Amino acid sequence: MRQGKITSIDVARLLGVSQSTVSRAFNPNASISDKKRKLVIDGAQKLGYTPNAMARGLTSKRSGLVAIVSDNEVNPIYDEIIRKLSYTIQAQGGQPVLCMADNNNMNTAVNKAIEYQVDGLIIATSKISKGLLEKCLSHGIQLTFINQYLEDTEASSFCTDNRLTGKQIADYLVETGHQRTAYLAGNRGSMVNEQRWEGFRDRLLQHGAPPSLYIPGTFSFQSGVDAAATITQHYTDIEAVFCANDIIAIGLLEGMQKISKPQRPAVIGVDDIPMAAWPSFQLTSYRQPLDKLIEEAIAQLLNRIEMGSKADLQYHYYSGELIVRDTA
Amino acid sequence: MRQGKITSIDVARLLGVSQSTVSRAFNPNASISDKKRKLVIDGAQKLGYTPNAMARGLTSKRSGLVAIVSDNEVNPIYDEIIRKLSYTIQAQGGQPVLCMADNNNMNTAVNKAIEYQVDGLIIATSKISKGLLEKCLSHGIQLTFINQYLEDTEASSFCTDNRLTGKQIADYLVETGHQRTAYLAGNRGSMVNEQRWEGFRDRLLQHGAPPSLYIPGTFSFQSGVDAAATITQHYTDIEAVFCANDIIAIGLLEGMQKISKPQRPAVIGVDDIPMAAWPSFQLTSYRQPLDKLIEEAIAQLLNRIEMGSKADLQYHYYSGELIVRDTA
DNA sequence: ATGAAAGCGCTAACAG
DNA sequence: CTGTTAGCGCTTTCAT
Repeated sequence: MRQGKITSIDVARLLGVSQSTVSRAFNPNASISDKKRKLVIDGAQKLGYTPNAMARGLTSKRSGLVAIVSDNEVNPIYDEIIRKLSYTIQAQGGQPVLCMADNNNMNTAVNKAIEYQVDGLIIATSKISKGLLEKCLSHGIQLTFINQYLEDTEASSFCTDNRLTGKQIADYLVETGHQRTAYLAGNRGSMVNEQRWEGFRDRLLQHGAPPSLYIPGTFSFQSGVDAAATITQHYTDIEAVFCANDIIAIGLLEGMQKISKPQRPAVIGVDDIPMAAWPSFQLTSYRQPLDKLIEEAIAQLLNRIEMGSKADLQYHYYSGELIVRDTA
Repeated sequence: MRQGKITSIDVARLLGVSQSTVSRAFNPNASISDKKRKLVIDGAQKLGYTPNAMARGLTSKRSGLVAIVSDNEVNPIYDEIIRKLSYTIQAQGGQPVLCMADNNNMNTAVNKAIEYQVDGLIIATSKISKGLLEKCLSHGIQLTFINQYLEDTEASSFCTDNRLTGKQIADYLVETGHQRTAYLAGNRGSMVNEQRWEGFRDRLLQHGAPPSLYIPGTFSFQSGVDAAATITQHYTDIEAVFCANDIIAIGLLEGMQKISKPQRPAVIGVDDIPMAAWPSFQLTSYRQPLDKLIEEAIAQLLNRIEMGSKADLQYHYYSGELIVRDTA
């Protein structure tokens, strides 16, 4: 049954100390003797006292909440990012809050987060407007992008180096003797898509390879399947296809099932989702260093929150590694 | 730049009304004239005022926060559940908070949620102890399980009817002429696993079919792969395999690639994850009515929170449907 | 190092 | 319907 909530006053009364002393006992860098702190912590334990984070937030101007902003697109790598973000925020002492929205309700979702006085926003979607971000900033909320960035926004950005990714894949394909290549694109305009393409295209030119073919598409399985038809019908001379991510790549592989393996072009994806390693696909894929990237992104964000320091308006780049399997 | 926060007092002063009037304007069921409400809302808009949810929570004894408790296991269906939960909580006016933990830090994670005065816990993991749940209850937190339940806990449970699932699959297999069957199990002791097995086993007996073979395993891809070896080596007479979920089923299919299709047993999974529909698998799978289940679970939870009513200590069962593809 | 006192921004009686 | 008055449970000066 709902017990009449136990407050710091109850603990104080029990121990014959002031309420402030109880408060201090729970605050790591408050000046209080070790002896008193132990006394209070023990007493609190006995009463089943838990500090009230809302009250703390109200006075301290720091909620400890960090919002994870994501969209509703289905992609295993997004889920992995959310998982890791959440886990890391918790591990580093923050409390993750979720803003899962599409274009329509992103405003509502983020405004709600503002109401809850979140200290920081960690943005893992491109579906958020500059205006909304400005509003967050005006409320003193710290901003960090993951694999994203909106220019001239007071934020930090932690990204896989997508241009480098494209370059490394170009290098690999050239080294392994491929000349005529295609890039199977994700959504036009998304930073990830453009940069992977640019790195890939430019490096191939540097190598003196023929210009790569840009095949428009979206970040979806179906887009890969569709491209399979396009390629087999119109571009039979393509020797290798770099796909903007693994979901597209697997769609492509699935679409090319009728073609005998030796006839198929080489295929490379990005993200190294679990399915890439499944026997049916054995997809060669570029793996992002997600653990490191996310750990450092969160550490920096929480540090900025604590210090009240400004974001650096910079990209923090991370390079991954190519996991070579059967498809290339 | 961080603007000195605008409070309801600022709005009140601007408009020459009382602070309570401002408060009421933002509270849907407060008695205030439409005229005043509009006045206030407009004024607030002009100043860029946003109500402070922490302060509201402190006085109203209702935070509006709902914690989603999940574990760290990788399974697309879990991600889908988290997504849908989050989306639905937001849509129905709550703010989702995340407790993503494994056995080790579940306590920390949930205690943190308690500090934040979450109104409800929505539990989508079996890795939570009775003791911890009791603590939540003692803090007046409402509990709802998804596809789970701990007996004698003051909570509600919204589940796919797993016994029925097993039965329906038994029916289907018998109807389609299969006699010798196996059940490829998930983690022993998990409610989902046991119930699917019980329903399947019992119904087969009712049909007069030979007893089904229980093959132990876990809810993992590898478990399916391993079982493929077991089956092909020791149980070549098995005509159909019911897998505790799709991940296992796909692992099984992958493990059986060497066997020609006509030689393979029929395979059925549960969850209908996106990969089940991929051309390489075309896995027949039982789809849970997740949208409905989650929508009603959240509606009921938020209603209990609002009404302060008790949980019903009941299972709310939902039946799904078999999506027939190539494997059975 | 500790206590007393003053709020944080809001909701909830209580009057009128 | 609206204004006035108390707090909610904590952190933070300010004294001591």
